[in-house]
Amino acid sequence: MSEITTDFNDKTVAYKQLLSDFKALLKKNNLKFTIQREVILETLYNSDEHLTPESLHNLIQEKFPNLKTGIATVYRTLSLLEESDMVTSLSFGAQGKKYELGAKHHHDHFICKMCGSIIEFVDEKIEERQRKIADELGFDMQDHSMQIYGICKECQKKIKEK
Amino acid sequence: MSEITTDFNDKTVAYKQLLSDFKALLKKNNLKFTIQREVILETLYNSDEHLTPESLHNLIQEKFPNLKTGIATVYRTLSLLEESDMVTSLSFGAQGKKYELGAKHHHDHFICKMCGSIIEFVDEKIEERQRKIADELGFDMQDHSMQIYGICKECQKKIKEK
DNA sequence: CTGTTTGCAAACCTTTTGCAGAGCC
DNA sequence: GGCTCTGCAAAAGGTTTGCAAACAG
Repeated sequence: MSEITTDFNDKTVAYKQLLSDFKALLKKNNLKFTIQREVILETLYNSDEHLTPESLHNLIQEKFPNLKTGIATVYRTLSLLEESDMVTSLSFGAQGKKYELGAKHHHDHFICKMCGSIIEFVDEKIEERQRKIADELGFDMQDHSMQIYGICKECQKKIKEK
Repeated sequence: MSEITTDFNDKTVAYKQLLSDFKALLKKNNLKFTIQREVILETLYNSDEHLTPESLHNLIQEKFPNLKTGIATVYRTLSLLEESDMVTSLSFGAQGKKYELGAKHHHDHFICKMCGSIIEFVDEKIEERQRKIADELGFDMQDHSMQIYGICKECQKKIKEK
């Protein structure tokens, strides 16, 4: 427990930082630090995926069955976190938003139409260009989502082999 | 009415093409061509904006007050058009999708998280960069979709005024 | 004619809100 | 102790569905 370079401890350190940011935010706005708010932050932190309010609520009910956390509290806390820029949300399909901790890096996606595989990538030149365009339009850019659809290398081979 | 280079006639020609594509699609699937379906296609065509089902429905009621078009029909037709790739949709805020005709030129989107407004843009440098990255990964790029989320100029003003 | 489509209204689902009691500071 | 926060349930959106009558082919 003395190594500070392990993943475990990195994660712990990062989470402690996040939690203390959260507490500071609450204090600043005269809001109270409750077990529900902590559990929501922690569950978001421990998930690698974008979560819907519902899936987040389910996760919490699984992990903390004793604590009866209401879905309304999940919504209220997510709104609070989003307003404070601690989480970002993306709108997806027919209905619903998905949330993730804002601290995480964003990335773009290649999606293969044949096999459905997703390749993540980040291109600094595109990012830079996006910032520039947003700037020119006076748009305060917070997040972005980019998907490129096509056929991946492996599937192209499969097609040729036929 | 003989010039074929005016906007009006270009638009007419393009719309006729669209309409005949739509009719072909319907016929192919043993579906019927109804006045409601035509009115929905036409109204989408004549609008420059991304429309929610509700705003599309309102537009139709304004323009064709005699025809009592139900909101359910708007939803049903939009789903049909989307499945057939004649329109594309974008999800924006907490709830709701916005639709536009797919036939229009390719573009990317800024989406304001506060007011839901959508600003279209195209940046050749980004397009070029996408092609290059796809190439490096051996990915056969066919299509892409990009959304940048944030706060638009107008909503930033509103925030400051508070 | 026959089977599809429509408008209406009810049903659905996700998100928000009002309220009385519980909990933080 | 005062004020906020919570769970619950009801309300409020937006979207979908069931059905009888209208309509296209």
